[in-house]
Amino acid sequence: MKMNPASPHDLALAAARFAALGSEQRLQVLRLLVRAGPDGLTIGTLGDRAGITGSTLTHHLKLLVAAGLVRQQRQGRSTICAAVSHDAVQDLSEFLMTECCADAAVPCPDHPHG
Amino acid sequence: MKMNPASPHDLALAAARFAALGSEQRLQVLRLLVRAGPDGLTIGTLGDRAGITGSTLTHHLKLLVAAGLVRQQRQGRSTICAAVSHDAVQDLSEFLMTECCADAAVPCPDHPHG
DNA sequence: CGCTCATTTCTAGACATTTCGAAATGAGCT
DNA sequence: AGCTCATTTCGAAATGTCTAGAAATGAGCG
Repeated sequence: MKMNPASPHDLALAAARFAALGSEQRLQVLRLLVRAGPDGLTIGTLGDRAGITGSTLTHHLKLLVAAGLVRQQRQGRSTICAAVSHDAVQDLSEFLMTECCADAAVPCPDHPHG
Repeated sequence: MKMNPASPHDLALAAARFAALGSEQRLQVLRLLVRAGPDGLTIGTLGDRAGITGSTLTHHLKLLVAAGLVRQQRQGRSTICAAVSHDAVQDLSEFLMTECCADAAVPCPDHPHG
């Protein structure tokens, strides 16, 4: 049984997802995919635009896919990558904020959230 | 001249900020601080609750502070830590989404954002 | 099947992170 | 100053990440 990958309530999963975003190259790759929209890009194009060699790119994409931030799909000889969810990062934000001020003496003073 | 640390339009800075969140221990620390609210926690208490030794905690906190996610302030013999901004992560999300679908043939089809 | 293109796996060196104990520093207190 | 508590720095070992070249795999095509 697996949890919805878009809403990680598991510390390790959330950390893995943040870590996947915590590399300049992967962040650039993901941004290229976000820019490209739902049609995505082939790995080759992605590598050209980002200036990353094939094997390195494969390595990074594996992390992004495992983190649930990118989906892949073979189309002929190429593999097409696309950014997964447009709320993926916002969901991570929720993971941090859901219990905001739960331990505080005064509950949630001056910062609106909700 | 420096950019507002809550809104990184710089790839390296955004990646560093994500990376700061991409560790189970640091994420746990930050969540404890978010729970604690604006009053924050001393490093000692933080270490007790998270089960992390002093020197390790100092190391992680340095990263979180450098990323602009935690602020520190000495109070007597203790150092008090508090989560910085409640939009910090949302700002990171913006960094990713601002140019959403900019390169797409069809602009922004079925995913609302704004 | 043999050829070619696109991607992946393998391997490896370089570099960074993580973690912690021991020693050093800073801050209050008497 | 001397004492004590809280935090930081130092040193070091273990582990993990990053990067890429070379070889292997998969997919279409004639």
